[in-house]
Amino acid sequence: MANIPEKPSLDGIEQHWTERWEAEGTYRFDRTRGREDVFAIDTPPPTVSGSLHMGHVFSYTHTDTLARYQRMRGKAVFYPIGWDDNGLPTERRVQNYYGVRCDPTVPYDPAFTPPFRGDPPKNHHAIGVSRPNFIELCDELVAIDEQIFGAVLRRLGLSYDWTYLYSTIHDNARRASQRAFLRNLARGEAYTQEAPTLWDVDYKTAVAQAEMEDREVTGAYHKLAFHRADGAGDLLIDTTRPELVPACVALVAHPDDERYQPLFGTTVRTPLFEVEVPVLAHTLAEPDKGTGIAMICTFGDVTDVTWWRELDLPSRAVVARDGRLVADAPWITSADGQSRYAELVGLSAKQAQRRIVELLTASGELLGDVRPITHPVKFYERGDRPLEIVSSRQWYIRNGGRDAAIRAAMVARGGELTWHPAHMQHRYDNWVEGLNGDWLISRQRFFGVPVPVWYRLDGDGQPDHSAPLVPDESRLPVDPSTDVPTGYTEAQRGAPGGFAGDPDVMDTWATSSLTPQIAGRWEDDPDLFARVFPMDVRPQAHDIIRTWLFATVVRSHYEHGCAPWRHAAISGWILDPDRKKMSKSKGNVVTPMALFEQYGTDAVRYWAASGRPGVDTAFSEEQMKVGRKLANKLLNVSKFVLGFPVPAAGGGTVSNPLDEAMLTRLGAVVVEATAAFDEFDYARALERTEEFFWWFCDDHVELVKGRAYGADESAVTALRAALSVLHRLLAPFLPFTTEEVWRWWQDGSVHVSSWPVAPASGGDVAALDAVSSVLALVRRAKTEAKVSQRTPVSRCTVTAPAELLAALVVGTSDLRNAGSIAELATVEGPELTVAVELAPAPPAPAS
RNA sequence: GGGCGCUUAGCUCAGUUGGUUAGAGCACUUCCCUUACAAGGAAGGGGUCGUGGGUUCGAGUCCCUCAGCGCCCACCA
Repeated sequence: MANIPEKPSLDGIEQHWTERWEAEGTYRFDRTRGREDVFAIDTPPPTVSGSLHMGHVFSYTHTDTLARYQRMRGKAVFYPIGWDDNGLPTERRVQNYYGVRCDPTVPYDPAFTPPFRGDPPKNHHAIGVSRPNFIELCDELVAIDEQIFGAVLRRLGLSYDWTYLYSTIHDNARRASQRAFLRNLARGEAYTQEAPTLWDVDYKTAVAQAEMEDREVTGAYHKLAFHRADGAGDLLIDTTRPELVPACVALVAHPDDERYQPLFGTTVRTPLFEVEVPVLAHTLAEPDKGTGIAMICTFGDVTDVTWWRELDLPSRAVVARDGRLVADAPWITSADGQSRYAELVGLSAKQAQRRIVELLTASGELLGDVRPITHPVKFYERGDRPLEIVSSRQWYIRNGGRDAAIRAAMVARGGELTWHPAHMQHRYDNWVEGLNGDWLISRQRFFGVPVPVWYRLDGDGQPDHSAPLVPDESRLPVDPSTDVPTGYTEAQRGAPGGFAGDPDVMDTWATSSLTPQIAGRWEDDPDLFARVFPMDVRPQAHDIIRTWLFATVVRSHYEHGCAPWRHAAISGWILDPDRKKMSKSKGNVVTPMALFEQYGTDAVRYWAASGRPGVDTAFSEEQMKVGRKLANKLLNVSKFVLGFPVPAAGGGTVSNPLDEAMLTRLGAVVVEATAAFDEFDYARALERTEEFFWWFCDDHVELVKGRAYGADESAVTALRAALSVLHRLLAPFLPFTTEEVWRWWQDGSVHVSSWPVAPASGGDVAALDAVSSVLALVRRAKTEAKVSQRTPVSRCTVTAPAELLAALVVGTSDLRNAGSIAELATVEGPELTVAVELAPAPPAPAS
């Protein structure tokens, strides 16, 4: 049986067991099992254009411990992994890697080879390639990146079933994404609309509310004079965006503001451009901000959009999609106004501001000094310049941002989930209740899932957006830029009376919001889907509750009428040892692979699993060293216990009260660890197990060693029973080490063994405690005497209350063995003390 | 402005319905080559549990106040 190495080692166990698990199909999902026997996990697909960092290691380990626990509980664990290789991050990486950019006007070149593969020189000017060529490069590069990612995830010991690997850009994901969209469209949940949209002028794409973030930037207040139409003087307004004066459509003050009440309904002329605009009242205007009266422009910020909509104002957009001022502002009618505007045409917003300030200064309409301030401004989270608001046609999915009933339904769906930790639900509620618009899903980009519709063109070649042409689901996925709607021919593309494909792709969240459907092969494999959906858990980080989690709830709500999972397990972030979020720019990022090699995977997993659910956790190599110690200890104690002859075929009997008590104590640990895992609290399960494990090694094994050497049946049987339980309790955390030691004496993988049940209770826990206390005092006496623990004790006198002395009786011989005590005497007394007479030590060396 | 979380030893953190003298690991100090393990072991010092109140026989734990730190959301003229 036992095949125990002379000198057990952790070296190389990762590769060895990874290969064995792969060969043996240890983590293969058993798809014959019914939904009630399945534990399904909606794993976050990593963005392959980035790199795997310690944050992935951290949260992926958490999920893996849960998966391993559930597998040992007898569940068929559906634990697929996918790649999020779709969208803007991939485009950007391809541009940088190959030195190309996508130019849809360039024709496809089947023989194209990129100028570089990795690291183009800094002065290289990106060459334009066709959209199909660009997408081929995307496919090529993600395949390379995915190889590297796969190697890291396997090395981390994640128990995925790789046969269910998915990718958000491949056909099945595109099909699912387009199908879900078309069903949203058919039910009226998706719609297209021309509307003011948050816009990134560098990426030249619309951006969703969820992808927007505030940044503190410098700006300045400018006090401008608007001229009353009745000639009775000027109205002063403060603005940080004077370049938008040509886009001004009204002034607005609070209806209760007595300073401006007489002016409501009158008009003023704008500075420089002499456009007549009304003075209006709206409750969003704040009397104590600036001069209490604001200029409404189309569009300076989201409040402008509200005013524009609610006050039914005209649209006078001056900022174009490239962030520059448009060529024509026909609403400016005065000759002076026109000539001034002509100076601004083509300038960026920043340049225009500089010029307009000069013009205002010259005209005397800029009053007082420009007052610099810093203020929060909205940016696309990946962008470098402030977002503009431009009017454009986009696709939306209703998410409650414009409808209280839908919003309430989404909040209720969130409430159906069990959140771990519970307080993370507040973030969800907070976000959903604060939505101020529907979910914008279209993007003016290339590498993504196309919006799967076409538009009829009228006799003038103008598209009819009110009734899109949609493909039959059996045709999916489609690319409207190359596929033709049913009933049309390619020759009719772009021709009057013909059709035009929707030019946009869907945002990456519009596809990744369907990970349960994609991973579960919704509609492509209905049998599988029925066994895994709704899933048991979505593990993810807290920063994407508002995006990924919420979007997934929205899609599931509409398509399936239920929440997509039962639990949301939210992990924290990794902070560097200074408690700041780890970031590349600070140069404090360590690569996972280097740590696996230095400490061993199980040690790194131990650090990760020590981080409690949802709690931001410091990166700590010290913790990894502790994990390494734990793994080493497990090897050694296993070798020690298994080194004793097996007491009896079919198992011996545990009869000693101390042995029974140890198992009783272990039973309590099993109960606690099990309860903790059922609550998704892997960290507590580990902590309790570990605490017992060290006690077991340091105290119990030391105590019963003597009997074990003497082949005492009870001692060895109990040690082996405890070892079996410990191997399994630790298996979710230290999958490699536990597998290594388990296979020394058991058939098959520990990872498909059954989760331990509490050993039968019994024994004499009081005796075990009493013996432990006395042994600790004997050890202390030896330490204080500065002698080896092995030093013989000629006589040991234990003074203690009668009760304690009575408890000690069953452990007397173990105690004498463990303490090397020749003679043990007991005396009744008020409290526990131990007097030790050491056998004469050999003379110490002179130094 | 609204919300959430945190504050316990030098550091990182446990402390579940209130209940002996508040725990662990790391770090620090001392000792020990001892035949499972020196990549080890035995032991030690170190805390008025953020502030101020309250409830209670009893509060790290429950209630209120305040402060500091972190995060989410809103505001952005």
